[in-house]
Amino acid sequence: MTETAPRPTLEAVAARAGVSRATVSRVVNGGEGVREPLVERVRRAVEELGYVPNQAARSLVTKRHDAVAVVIAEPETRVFADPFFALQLRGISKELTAHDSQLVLLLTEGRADHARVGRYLAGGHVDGALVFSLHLDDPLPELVQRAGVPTVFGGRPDWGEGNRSVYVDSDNRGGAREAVRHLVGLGRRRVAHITGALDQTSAVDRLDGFRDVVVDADPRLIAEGDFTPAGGERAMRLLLERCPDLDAVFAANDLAASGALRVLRAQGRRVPEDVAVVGFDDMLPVAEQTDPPLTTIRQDIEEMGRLMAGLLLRALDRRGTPLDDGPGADGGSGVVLPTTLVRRASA
Amino acid sequence: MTETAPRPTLEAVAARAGVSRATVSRVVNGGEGVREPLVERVRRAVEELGYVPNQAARSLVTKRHDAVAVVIAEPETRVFADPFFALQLRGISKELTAHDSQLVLLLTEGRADHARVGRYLAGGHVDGALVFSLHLDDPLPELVQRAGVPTVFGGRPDWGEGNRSVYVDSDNRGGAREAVRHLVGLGRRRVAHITGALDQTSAVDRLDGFRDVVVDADPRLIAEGDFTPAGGERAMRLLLERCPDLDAVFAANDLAASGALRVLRAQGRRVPEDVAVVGFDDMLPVAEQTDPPLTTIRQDIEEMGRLMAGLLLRALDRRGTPLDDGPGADGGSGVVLPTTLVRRASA
DNA sequence: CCCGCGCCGGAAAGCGCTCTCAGCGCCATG
DNA sequence: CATGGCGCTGAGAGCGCTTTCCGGCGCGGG
Repeated sequence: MTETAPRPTLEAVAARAGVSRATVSRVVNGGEGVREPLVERVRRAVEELGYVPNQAARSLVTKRHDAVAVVIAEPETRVFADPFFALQLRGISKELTAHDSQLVLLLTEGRADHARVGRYLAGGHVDGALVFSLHLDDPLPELVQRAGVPTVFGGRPDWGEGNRSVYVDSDNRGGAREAVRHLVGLGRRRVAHITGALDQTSAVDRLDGFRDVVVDADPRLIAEGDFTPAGGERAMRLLLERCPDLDAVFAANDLAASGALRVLRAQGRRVPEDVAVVGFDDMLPVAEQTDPPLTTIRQDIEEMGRLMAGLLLRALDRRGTPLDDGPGADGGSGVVLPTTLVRRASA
Repeated sequence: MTETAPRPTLEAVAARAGVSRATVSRVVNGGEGVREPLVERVRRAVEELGYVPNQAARSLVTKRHDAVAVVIAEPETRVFADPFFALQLRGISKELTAHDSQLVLLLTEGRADHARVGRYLAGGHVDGALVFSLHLDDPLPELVQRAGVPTVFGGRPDWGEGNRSVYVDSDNRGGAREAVRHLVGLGRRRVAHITGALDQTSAVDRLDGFRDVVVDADPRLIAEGDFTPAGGERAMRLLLERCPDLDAVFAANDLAASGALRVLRAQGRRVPEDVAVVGFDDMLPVAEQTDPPLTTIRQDIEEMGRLMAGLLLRALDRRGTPLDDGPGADGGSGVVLPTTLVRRASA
């Protein structure tokens, strides 16, 4: 608002406290090895002057930034028509805050932006990066790899096991299995599956989970969706047409399930009496709002975010030890979070 | 991942190009006053070495950071059980990116965090701040004010007209008027209103808009909600009890409307035949998913974000001119974005 | 042919901070 | 009483960059 008043410097504090800059610096950074009376005097000077250290100057010499980049690719932001985004970010933020780190958000808009992100990461503005890259052909992983910035991925990257990378993911496959088992446990015999966008590992994993339970699934019982309500509708219509006798549907996410629900209702099928439906994600505003409320697989999104940040920070703390040492043997490692079945009315 | 290789410095580039550091600096920052052959040589050296300027060192001398803080208070993140958040951020990000600025996200978790945010802003890490502070008693505005950081608010701050502050807001009052007029135009005579959380100006403004149209509204036709589905349900029940003859409801947002819809259906009222319902926000995953799909007031969230960022950046560019000069005379100014009615099935 | 003006490029002074290193005073010891 | 050692403080050297201030060079006019 008003003119930015010149901030007091270390020098000023030192002068006021009648000590050297070095001493002030020591006090400000933990006060080791400075005697009490001096500490007190410095503290007071800091207080009185309203001194706040200049981060730029500090970074210049320490080479730490206490900042972490969160990179989210454009396609994701569309998926973030759900609270996924906010929750994840919140978890990350909490963890970073606890470690006095800042969150720098990098949203990318298509290919052109990748160069920008690469430059930014390579520019050494941040200590590490959290990357959400759920698409198979995404150049982002490659990019951060080259930038040489310690990175943790959100969601299992698609590259082979050989590649060393750290990631946090939900137990998509296990969750899917649980969903389908629940359906089967209900006595359903013709369980269909609406997949997610199959260029994302989460969708592939959920499909795999489905297949784990419905071994030799009738291929006509599997329809490709894209995680959207519209895609869910399309898939459901196709499914109904191909297999009018289906008695259950496992949709790759709640959004798709909501679309399926609408088609089912429109075609006069009762849920769950005629067709039982299970979703995935437990995104509240959707799952609770559908009619009937959706039985679904919950994943703890916020915890995922927190974990990602935690993993990165820990790696950063013990720099030198490469990040990719960890539970997962020698080549990258992943942390997979459990999912739980939430029973509502739809199955 | 691997050890962070030491980045090349200006010095290194200069050596390689056979010029002085100053010349390299000039070329890197726009290349004014350096002759073509030299420019070319420097460019090549930069390329070959993969030089990226060190932002910390640069900030230290320029006092610019090319970064803007986005401050979002915890209560908001709850509201962000909708895509509001993501969209807003996306708009902001786009604008900032176009101006080569970074987005630093500050999520606050309750009071304790305010000090942290204050310190951060005062610390001169960013050039300006975008603050979302929708609550009447929020200390955030006060805080950024004191930090002396140029700021643009998202949503009209609650303080009086006398206060100078820049903000961007939706035309909540106008939108509300339009919603209610639509209902009245449909021939509805007993229009009720479910308010939002009245400690937010948006809720107050929407209520005011309602009153603008329904002058001398029966106070029993107004029930306080809190922008949540649960609150909407409660309010709807209360309303039905007090005024069984109501024939329309304007809910302060879509979430509340969805709750109201459920209660209406449960009590056997047909929508829109018996009771017409209009929401606010047009948050797609909710508004399109309800049964029947919700007629609502749309606001362009992304544009709001873009505008906020644009306003701030422009102010930053012409530093010296205080931010609070602008269309709104001498004491702060606000930009209010129009809203539009989206007709679906509920009214 | 020489001088002056203008433009180009280099030298150098920091920006605010951290951190090493040396020095000083004090206590414990011989 | 002298000496070694240790703990605390201060001086100073940069971190990598921008930017001001000049010196030097090339050109046109006298």
